[in-house]
Amino acid sequence: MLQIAAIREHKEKFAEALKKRNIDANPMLDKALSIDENRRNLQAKLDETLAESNRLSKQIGDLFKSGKTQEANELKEKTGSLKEASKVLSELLNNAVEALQQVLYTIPNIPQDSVPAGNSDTDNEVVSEHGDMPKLMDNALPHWELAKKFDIIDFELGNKITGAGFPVYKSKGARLQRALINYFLDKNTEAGYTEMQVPLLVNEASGFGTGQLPDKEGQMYHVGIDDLYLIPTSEVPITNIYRGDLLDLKDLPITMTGYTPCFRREAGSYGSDVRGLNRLHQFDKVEILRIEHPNKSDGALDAMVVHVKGILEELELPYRILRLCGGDLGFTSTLTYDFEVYSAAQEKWLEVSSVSNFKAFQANRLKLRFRNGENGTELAHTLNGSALALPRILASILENYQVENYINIPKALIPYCGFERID
RNA sequence: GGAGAAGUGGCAGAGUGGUCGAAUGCACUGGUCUUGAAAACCAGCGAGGGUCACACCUCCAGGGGUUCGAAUCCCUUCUUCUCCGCCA
Repeated sequence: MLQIAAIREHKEKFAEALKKRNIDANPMLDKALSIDENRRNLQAKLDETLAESNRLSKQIGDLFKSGKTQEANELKEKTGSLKEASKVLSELLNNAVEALQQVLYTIPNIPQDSVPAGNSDTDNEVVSEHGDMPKLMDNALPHWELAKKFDIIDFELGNKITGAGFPVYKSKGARLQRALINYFLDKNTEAGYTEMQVPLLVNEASGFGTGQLPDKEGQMYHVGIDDLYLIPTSEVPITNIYRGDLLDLKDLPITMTGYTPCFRREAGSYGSDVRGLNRLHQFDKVEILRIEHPNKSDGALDAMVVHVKGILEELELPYRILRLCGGDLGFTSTLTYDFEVYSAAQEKWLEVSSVSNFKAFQANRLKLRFRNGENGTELAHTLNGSALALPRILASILENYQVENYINIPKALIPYCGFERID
């Protein structure tokens, strides 16, 4: 959520930047500003009446204490109209605050200068490509067939137990998955991220805090009886650890990592996008998160990109880095780099990480602030990224590392797997 | 799930109808002292709204109510603790 004070100051600049998202933000911004003006007027009026009634109450107290009951009772009569007025005003004020909130919820974050304009993922800017394309044998198989051939992932079993998009990992497939989780967590903690284990169900306040609600309500599984949501990413519970907190300057930066399964309804997805492991309703992901001083968040984003690169290079997977265009940029982000690995048998680039700087957008919703060491408090900046999402890494390992009768395990993972090949 | 108790500032902990945004201690910040540090002493020290700045308003778990006036009384939700039950 943007800060209304910032909109007051930079309206033109914001509207200009939001064009990159292909939206004309002027109507929304104007609406927010006019509601805000009204809000402040109402606040001033309400304050006045409350001040007056506070004065009267104090007088009445004094009069009672000095035994002037008669006069006190006379004053009491006067308070009735003030009470009435403040009731009306505070109702109007609440409405205004609510209305402002509603408008602000609909305005996405401001893209940074470096974000290219564009409509869709085809307009994303390829920043760099790394690694060599694997040369597969002629009869190379896509990962869903490899999974069947070596009996390591069973999609039908998942259908039986739950439904499409909930695969069952078996034997070496399960072990490889667990190896990846441990490997990622180790890489992240070595880089200074503190490991967290968090709940997989979150309440509404947490969903609002990180911005999944109200924008993406339909994308989350909702447990109605207890009014809880299954997390679509560990970003939600991990970031919400600090919801409402006021940190000291010296607490920053805060860096965390966590492994969780993630649950996404993925309504509206279809075709080859959802084939095999490409898009699932439940998948594993290891996430890294940072809470940063506003001056440091740009550098932090770069550091996260370098970190993720390091992991992909150690896994020896060909990958490329994209800078998302305005049209593809997430609602809450100011700048996002996507990492895609090449999955050689299906000849597809698969997104395995998305690293974003949210600046103060989430923090404003979260009320996540720090004492800036000068005159007061300031919203912190939040960032997060995948390091990494499991299924597509798994898919590309299976496909890229396949040879005639077995699949090799990347060197870095052998100690974690306890075997060198899947056969 | 049942029965009790409790939720106050970063933490601990006073405060049961007006003088309480809230004692005190710790922590923190600045200063004195010291070669330096510690200790001691002095001063400051919650947040949000609002204002050029003041004034002023709001906040004592969340929501609602009683009252001229609520941290304090009532209702309700949530959370924590103790005991009982159930249980990985």
